[in-house]
Amino acid sequence: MSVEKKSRPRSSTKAEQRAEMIEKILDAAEYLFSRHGLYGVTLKDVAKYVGVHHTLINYYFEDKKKLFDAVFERRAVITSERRLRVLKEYELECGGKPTVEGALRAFLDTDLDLYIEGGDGWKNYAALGAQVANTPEWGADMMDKHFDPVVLRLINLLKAALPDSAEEDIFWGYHFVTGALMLTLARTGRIDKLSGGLCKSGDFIAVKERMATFMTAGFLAVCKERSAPKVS
Amino acid sequence: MSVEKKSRPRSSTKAEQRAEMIEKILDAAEYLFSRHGLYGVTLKDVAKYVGVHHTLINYYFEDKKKLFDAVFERRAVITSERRLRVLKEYELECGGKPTVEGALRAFLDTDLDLYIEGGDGWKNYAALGAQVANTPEWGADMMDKHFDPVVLRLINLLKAALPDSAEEDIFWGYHFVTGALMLTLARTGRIDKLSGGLCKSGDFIAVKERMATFMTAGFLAVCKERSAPKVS
DNA sequence: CAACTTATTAACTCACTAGTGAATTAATAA
DNA sequence: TTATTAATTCACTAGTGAGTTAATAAGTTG
Repeated sequence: MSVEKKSRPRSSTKAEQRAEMIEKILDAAEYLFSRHGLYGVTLKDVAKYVGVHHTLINYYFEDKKKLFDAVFERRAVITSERRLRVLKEYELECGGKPTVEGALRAFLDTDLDLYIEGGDGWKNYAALGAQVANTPEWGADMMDKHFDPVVLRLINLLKAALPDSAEEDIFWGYHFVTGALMLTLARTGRIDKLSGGLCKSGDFIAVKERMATFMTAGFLAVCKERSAPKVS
Repeated sequence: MSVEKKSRPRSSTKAEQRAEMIEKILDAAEYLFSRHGLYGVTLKDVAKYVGVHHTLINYYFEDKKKLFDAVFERRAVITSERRLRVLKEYELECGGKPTVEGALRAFLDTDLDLYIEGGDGWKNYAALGAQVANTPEWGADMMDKHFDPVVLRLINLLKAALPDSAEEDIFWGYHFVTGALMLTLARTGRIDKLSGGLCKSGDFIAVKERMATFMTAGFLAVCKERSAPKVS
């Protein structure tokens, strides 16, 4: 019986339990919100999914919106910092001469890898992000808040890679990129049916294989055409 | 006082009133749903917006989901048929030799024109469509139901324009196109802030000027790279 | 104008939601 | 072991949501 009780308690201390429960709630909420949206999920739904009483959600999270924010923030900071780091590395690496493809790969592939390797939690978060990105009211603000630094860094690289192009073209190009990325992350299953099963919604590897190439060509075409417009 | 009462009552017969009210309700619902989503809007919200008692919504529309479907369907059939017609015209016109850009313009520009010229109602519908497209549960089904014919027609044109390419590349390319289009239609305001006001979310003309060019180049790049992979 | 039909509202039901505060149980520390 | 604190549930409250049914108003038709 002369076990623990000393300074450091063994496993499953209260603090640990707390942390675990919070994670469980966040996971459940992440899953449900990603499928039904903020208003399509009740606190009871979340509690039921975790297997606890619904008031426990209020105990850990002030209110519903705070829970939603916490869900989003948990992984947003991770992917944001990760991409920021990779973009910075690329900036150094390219010695002041970035390419469109290099910049896009640092941005896109880094993110896609996370969803490819990260398991279900990350996939659910991705789908949630896709919803938020397409939500006019508060969605854009959430995106701004968490992703502006990364995105502006990418934009600057693209500007450097395309020095003669109009800024608008860069911004619109980026807009197309996010749109395509967000629909990918949403994994709606539409492409599955459309292609008769040939393509799978959740196949981020297939997307990674094509997306940077596709988008790079798009940028180059728009910037070329518009800096030296073609004759009709 | 010897007014009307004759066979044909002047304006505003009951049937007309009915039709007008239904339109008013649909417009209000369209606006609200496009901003807050299906679950973010109550029938009371809609009724209040129109200025009628909330049970009137139940009178005209069986239930909330039916109202939502009616809102979506109203314009979906119009844009769907319109694009189908233009794609068919292009098919004839190109004499069996479609180009990627030609096909994409028939698809994209035709749609964008509608939102450019169609007024607020069409813009709201567009934003609603963007939300639906990114909604996993029932969203993809709604898209399938209304847009499969048009989309498959576009896909066939693209296949004909890129006869040596893998089908998957075409489908993923189309996927990128819709993603970009949907985020455009969502008009979240994000690009406005990001670009410091240089670009405007609702500026579909700017999108139209760039999108087909951008996407065409993307298709060509992916299909070229992958039918004859580059040496690294 | 009387009978009928349609549009609209009022009153109400039933299910459910978020959130509170007290009670209970389990863990931890003195 | 006892007092304290944290985790969890219970019992409620106040409010909202969708939808039903009945009543009323307005319009239409024979």
